[in-house]
Amino acid sequence: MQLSVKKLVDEFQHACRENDMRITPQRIEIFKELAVAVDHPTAEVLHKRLVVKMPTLSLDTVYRTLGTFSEMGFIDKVETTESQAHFEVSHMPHHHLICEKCKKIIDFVWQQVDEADLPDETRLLGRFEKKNVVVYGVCKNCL
Amino acid sequence: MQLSVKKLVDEFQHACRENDMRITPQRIEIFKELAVAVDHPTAEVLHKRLVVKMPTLSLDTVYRTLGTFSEMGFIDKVETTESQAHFEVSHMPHHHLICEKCKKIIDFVWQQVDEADLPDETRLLGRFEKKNVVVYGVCKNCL
DNA sequence: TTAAATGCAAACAATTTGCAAAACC
DNA sequence: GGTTTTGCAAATTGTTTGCATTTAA
Repeated sequence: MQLSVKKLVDEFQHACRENDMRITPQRIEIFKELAVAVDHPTAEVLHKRLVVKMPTLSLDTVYRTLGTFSEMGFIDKVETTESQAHFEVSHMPHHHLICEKCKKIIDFVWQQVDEADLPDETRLLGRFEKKNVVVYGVCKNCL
Repeated sequence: MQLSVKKLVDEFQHACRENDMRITPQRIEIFKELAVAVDHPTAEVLHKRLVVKMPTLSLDTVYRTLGTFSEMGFIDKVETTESQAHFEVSHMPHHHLICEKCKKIIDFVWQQVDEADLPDETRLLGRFEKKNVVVYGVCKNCL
């Protein structure tokens, strides 16, 4: 786990250099915190976790940084019906279970869907590729 | 088309009575407007369309009403990564294509996924049922 | 040294809420 | 008539922006 985060951070720094993006302590910490997060935190939640270690970090830097990371494709916004955005570090294709009670977002993989072709009719509508499944229900803690 | 909207409105009124919800002109108009909408309007867009016919309708009534309808299960929020919520009248299971350029949301049906079982591992995580697929890409107008 | 990133404060956007008046049943 | 819903205004919440200062390269 430790190792894989280190690897992710290395990749991240490398990608920063490639994109002429400066590597700042704030960016590293924000990326790391999101990389180790098992939930799918909001900007505010991330900020709360980070100020403990980095007291001067401002919430707007978190927002700005998440926006930048997202544009770079290094993190993803999770699709929900909430107004607050949730984020995660991009990794292998996966999907989300959302508990309707506690709003927890849980990752799962579903190769069957990843490998399936979209219905033919959708070809006429444009070029669509990135499939994300959101499944609503109740998590085991809330059952 | 006309007929099916009328039918939906009838069902809606019936459901209002069943749920001890008062049938007000605002509620009927909001429901009707959403029922005929081919896009997936936000509260503000709906309000703009409605004030033409109902000049006294306030935006907060639209928000409140959409919230109530949503709780009743008569309409759904569409899952997106945007901050603004998009709505649609609930009908047969379907999924969404989202154009990354113009943000248009397009419905499509995908029985293969509707009928597929979730991966076994998800059973341990809770009880999840309502599958919604969101596919990102570029619509034909933006290609 | 110089352009980009940060922090602060203020602006903005989306949504919610308290309350008195109006409307439904 | 009693209770819910509305419209208004104001408050909240989530997010973005302008600008002077700091910092990475």
